[in-house]
Amino acid sequence: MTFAGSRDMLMVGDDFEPKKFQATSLKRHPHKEQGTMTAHPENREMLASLALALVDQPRASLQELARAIGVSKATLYRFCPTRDRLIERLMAYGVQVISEAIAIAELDRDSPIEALKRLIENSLKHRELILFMSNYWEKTTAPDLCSAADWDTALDGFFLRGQQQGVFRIDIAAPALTEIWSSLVIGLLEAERRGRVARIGLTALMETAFLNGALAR
Amino acid sequence: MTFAGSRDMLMVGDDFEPKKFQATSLKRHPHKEQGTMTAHPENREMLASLALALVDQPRASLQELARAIGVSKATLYRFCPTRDRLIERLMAYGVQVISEAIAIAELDRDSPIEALKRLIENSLKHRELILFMSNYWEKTTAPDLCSAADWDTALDGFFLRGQQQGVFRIDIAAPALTEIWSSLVIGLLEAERRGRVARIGLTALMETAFLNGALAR
DNA sequence: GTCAAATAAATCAATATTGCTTCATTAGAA
DNA sequence: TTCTAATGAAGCAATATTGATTTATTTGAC
Repeated sequence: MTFAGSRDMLMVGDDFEPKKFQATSLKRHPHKEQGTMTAHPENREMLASLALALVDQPRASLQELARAIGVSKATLYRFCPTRDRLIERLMAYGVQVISEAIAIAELDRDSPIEALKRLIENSLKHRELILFMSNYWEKTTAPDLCSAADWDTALDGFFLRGQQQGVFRIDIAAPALTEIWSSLVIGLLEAERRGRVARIGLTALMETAFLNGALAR
Repeated sequence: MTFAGSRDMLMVGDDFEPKKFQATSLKRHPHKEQGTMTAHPENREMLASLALALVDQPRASLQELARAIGVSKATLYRFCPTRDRLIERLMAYGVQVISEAIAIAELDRDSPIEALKRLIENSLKHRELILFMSNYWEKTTAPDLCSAADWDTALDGFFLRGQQQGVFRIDIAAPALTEIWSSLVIGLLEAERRGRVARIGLTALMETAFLNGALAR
């Protein structure tokens, strides 16, 4: 079930774990945000924590957000002066990361099944961003990003090819397969976050659930 | 894909459709909210619209919320004076409605497959509330509701019985089946909301996706 | 230890939101 | 029509949030 209450297993920067982020050389010039395309490694965990915090508490004030990731309000401010900017930044970063994950998966190479496995593996490395994007996508005015993120197209095409090869069933339209797929990825990631499913078997679980379904054979 | 942008198909009270809600006999006493257990029919669509609006724009001010459902700030205030109260009310209403839906499904009766079909049918009647609850459950302090809403338990038990009868596969734990199931329901409801899948075949789609998976047979 | 960079804490004006009220207008039933 | 309940619009004080700054403290490299 999706609504359930235990606490975050995946949480990176919660109240109990006030990690110290080393916002890389932001210096004294708050508005000189470095290009999102080259997020410094030290900032990545901050971005990841922020993504999770924003998913958990969409209505949190910046003060609360800062607390949630174990950082002072001022540091968060220097990292990103306004909430809008922060969300833009996270979104841009997420788009970049996920697009890359899809690209690396080489969905065209060998069997669709193998390609799908690679896609899972690559996706699971960015749980926080996936959850963030699944929650904030529609609420974001991302003019330039929208075009960049035609994952729907990419995945629809992938599933269509799989259907043409006789691998995927054809009584479900390719876009619907895409939706089923992403529902499972996102839903099970959230389930993992709530401790309802183990992190260990997650890849296999997604695979089986998506490919074979729940019926005994 | 879950992140995608077209507009709400299922939207009840959007900007373009400023339905006039007849908040039933709230009279001049804003704080005399009638018991949530007996939500008047006229209020139900307001609750449904509010649920959707809150899902779409969690950070909307009450003013914006009112606009979103085509109602004045004052009317929303009379319907529910504070945001917390509103969310409590929606949550209580949702818990009641969903619990009822599960009860009506009679998960114990005849074959698990048939029971599952009934569960889908009953659930789809409350799309808005399901989406609302899936978004707000963890963020809500619902002391009394938590106990009332042991759907996890109910569904876990259902799937376990199905496994014992040899219907559901046993290499996936029952709670994981519950999570897969709810992931599909919620994810595909959102996909429908975004216009990615048609409303018509939704029941069959969920059923096939969950039971049989994506592989061709 | 010293020094510089990064951060936390506190402050503050500007702005937004909230909770609540008043009043004019509208919609609906008698 | 007439009367009344319900609504919409506007306004208002209390409060919260934001965006920005200043100062003190901590951290880490050297």
